[in-house]
Amino acid sequence: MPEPTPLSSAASPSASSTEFSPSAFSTAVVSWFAVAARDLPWRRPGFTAWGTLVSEFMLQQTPVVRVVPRLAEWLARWPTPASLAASPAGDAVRAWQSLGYPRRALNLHACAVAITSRFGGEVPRDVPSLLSLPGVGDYTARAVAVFAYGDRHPVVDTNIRRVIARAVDGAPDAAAPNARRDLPAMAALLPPSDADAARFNAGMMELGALVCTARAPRCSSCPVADLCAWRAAAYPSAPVARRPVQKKYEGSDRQARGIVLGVLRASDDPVPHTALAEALPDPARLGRALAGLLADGLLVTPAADLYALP
DNA sequence: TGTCCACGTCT
DNA sequence: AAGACGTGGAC
Repeated sequence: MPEPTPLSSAASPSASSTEFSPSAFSTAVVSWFAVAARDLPWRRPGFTAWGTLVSEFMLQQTPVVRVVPRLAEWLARWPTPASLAASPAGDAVRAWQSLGYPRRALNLHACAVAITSRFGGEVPRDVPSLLSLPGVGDYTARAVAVFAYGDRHPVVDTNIRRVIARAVDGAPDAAAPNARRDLPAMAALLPPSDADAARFNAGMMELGALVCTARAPRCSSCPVADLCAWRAAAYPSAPVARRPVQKKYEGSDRQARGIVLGVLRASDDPVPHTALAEALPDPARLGRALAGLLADGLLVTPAADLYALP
């Protein structure tokens, strides 16, 4: 729930009569971002488009603090798409370590292959080409175009959807994701210049991650508190629309996949079925995990009774 | 101690 | 289009 609400300033005469101003809003976010931004390596000058693609891939499902060390190792080893394309996909899965969702490692390797074969080794710059890469969706494609190439596009992640829902729409939380609505909503807020648009995209993500958080927004530290429609409306509360709870991980097939992959990652050589059965004694669960990983391309069987990373 | 939660893409 | 997909930190 929001902090105790000093509504005195929001209750000023202008608050309800003034229309929402995108330029005032974006200016406040960009100014705040210049001061409050975290030191994220892929936003430092000199970062390559490949580095941005790798970082955004890792960030698809994983918090910044866990990504940073993996990213440095990854780029030291594979500084270009061609270098990764020349390695086996299994090496990418190993280097992914415990970032989670290992199919992202496989997709990133497939991106390296596609970039090398279809784009002359250069990460493409236009959004449709980026979207054609495996594992690259609306978010990653535009994040690369904006942060690596400096072009002007709306980037929409879950944090930005929440900030817009609150500050612009006066709602407690974002509705279900919908690109046909979310992308234009963000586009309508973008400042005119490419450089400011990039800062605004990054600033909105940081604002949602650090200040306008899902459960305990820090409104007293918010650079747009005075412009926020949700705050002006005295924080109407949500009719608690809880999303369906995630299934229990313990004992799940999901966990089983992780266990199998952990064994394979730890071994330089293909492992026999008995080694997997030792780590995962439930034969039915092991069978489902192996079938799933095989279907996803995260597992190969180089010989009868042997299992390995691709 | 555990249960809940976040995260983007694909199908 | 609802659900699968992994992990580690918050509560």
